[in-house]
Amino acid sequence: MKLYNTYTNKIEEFKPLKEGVVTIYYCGPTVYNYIHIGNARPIVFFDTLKKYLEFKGLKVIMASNFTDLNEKILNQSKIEGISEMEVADKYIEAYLDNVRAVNADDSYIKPRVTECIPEIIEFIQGLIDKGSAYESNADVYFRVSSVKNYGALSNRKTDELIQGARVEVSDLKESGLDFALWKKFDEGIVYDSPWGKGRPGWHTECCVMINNIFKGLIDIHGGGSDLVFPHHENEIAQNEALHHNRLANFWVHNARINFGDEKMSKSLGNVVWVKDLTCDPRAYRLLVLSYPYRNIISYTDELQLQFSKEFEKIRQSYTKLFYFLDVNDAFNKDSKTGISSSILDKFIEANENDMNTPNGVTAIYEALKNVNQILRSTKDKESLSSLYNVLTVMLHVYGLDINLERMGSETRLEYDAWVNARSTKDFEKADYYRKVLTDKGIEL
RNA sequence: GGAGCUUUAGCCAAGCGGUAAGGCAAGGGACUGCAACUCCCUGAUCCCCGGUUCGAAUCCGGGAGGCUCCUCCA
Repeated sequence: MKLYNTYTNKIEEFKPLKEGVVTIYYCGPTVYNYIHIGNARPIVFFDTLKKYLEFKGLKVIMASNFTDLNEKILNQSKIEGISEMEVADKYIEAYLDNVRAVNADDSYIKPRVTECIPEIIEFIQGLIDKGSAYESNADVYFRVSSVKNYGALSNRKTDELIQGARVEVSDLKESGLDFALWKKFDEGIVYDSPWGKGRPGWHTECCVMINNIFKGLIDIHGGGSDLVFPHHENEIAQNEALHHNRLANFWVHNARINFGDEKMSKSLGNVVWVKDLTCDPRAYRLLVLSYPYRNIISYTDELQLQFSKEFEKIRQSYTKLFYFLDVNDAFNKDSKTGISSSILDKFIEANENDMNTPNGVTAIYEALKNVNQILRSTKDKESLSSLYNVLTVMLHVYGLDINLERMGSETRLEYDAWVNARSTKDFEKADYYRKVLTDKGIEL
């Protein structure tokens, strides 16, 4: 399949480093608050990517970290009057609730910063030993001039960065470009190190975690596009210095979600929290996947409403199809027709093309349209069954699973009674049974 | 100042050199015991100007909008 690689700025043919296995890491949250719908975009995207790769028969090993040590967490602990660890635990739990809410697989590997301090210290010491880092007044900084390709990921030149007035100037650093690996700290949770008590810098943790978990170059490193610089650039610099590789073969970044035309931010008061979404979270997921992952989405309530309606249509048609097959005992896993396989081909083609999920969604619509047409005309069971099969697969890959259970014998009798009542035009009775059935969640 | 992205019907959006997917909204029809759903029909020459080509929304050059990043930020 093809994927856009931020490192080369090109769409490239993606091949796993090891045949049959794909390793993915994407930057997770700093757990000091709830997440908003923009924060959830990478969750949805990388979950979808994972499910698609699995659909292709690949084994996917995915990891995403929790930054559970950070000044924001310390601040939040003061606001809430609880410890830093309690803050972190609370928002990790909330985050995972949201992961499950958007129907993403939560079984990925979840390293926490506080669980890899010894390895981080070791990593930093390794950089010092190689001359790529230096201690300065109990802080440790990375010496950017020690690596050649700094700026390769984000297309920046070091001399331009130095000229830019926005690089922080500090007496502690040899160069404005240098960034902190370890910071002297004496409040809240602190750790002993060869350089005194302190905390690790943000950019080191991901490197260390990746090395811990995957032991070397991984296939895909992901995250939001605003992490490209400096975070991911700095990760690469550190890893190049110590391990002589760029950490990941493919760097994949998703674009942000704006609220209308504005950046979603607390100060503007336009944040939409995942936990407060009033729509079916799968409708949010449908919205996200209806856009190319590298395009900014301008979210509005109206837009979400549109996709809520759309998801409801998907749900209804799929449900109707399911019960039709159920009643007629026409499920057949082997069903295959020209139309269903051609739709599946389109779906695959879309995803092969740099995860073009908008076109994948279109394939789902096409399948549903066929279902509706057949249901109101020939009711051909073979076609319906085959469409059901491909729909189920496509919906699963996009995390839009609609889980239904087959009717039990009692329900089946009620269903027959409803059909009978309708045919004898006993509408009172028909309405009664319809209500019985809809109360059980069965859409007719 | 630097880097990247983007401009397609009322709105959202695909398209990656061969003659404009899909969705929403709107209008017209059909189906229907009721309700919901569903089905059919109706719409754009692609920001502007040049160029390359038998042929361009698609490639190149120029111009004009919009956005993002360069600072903690998914």
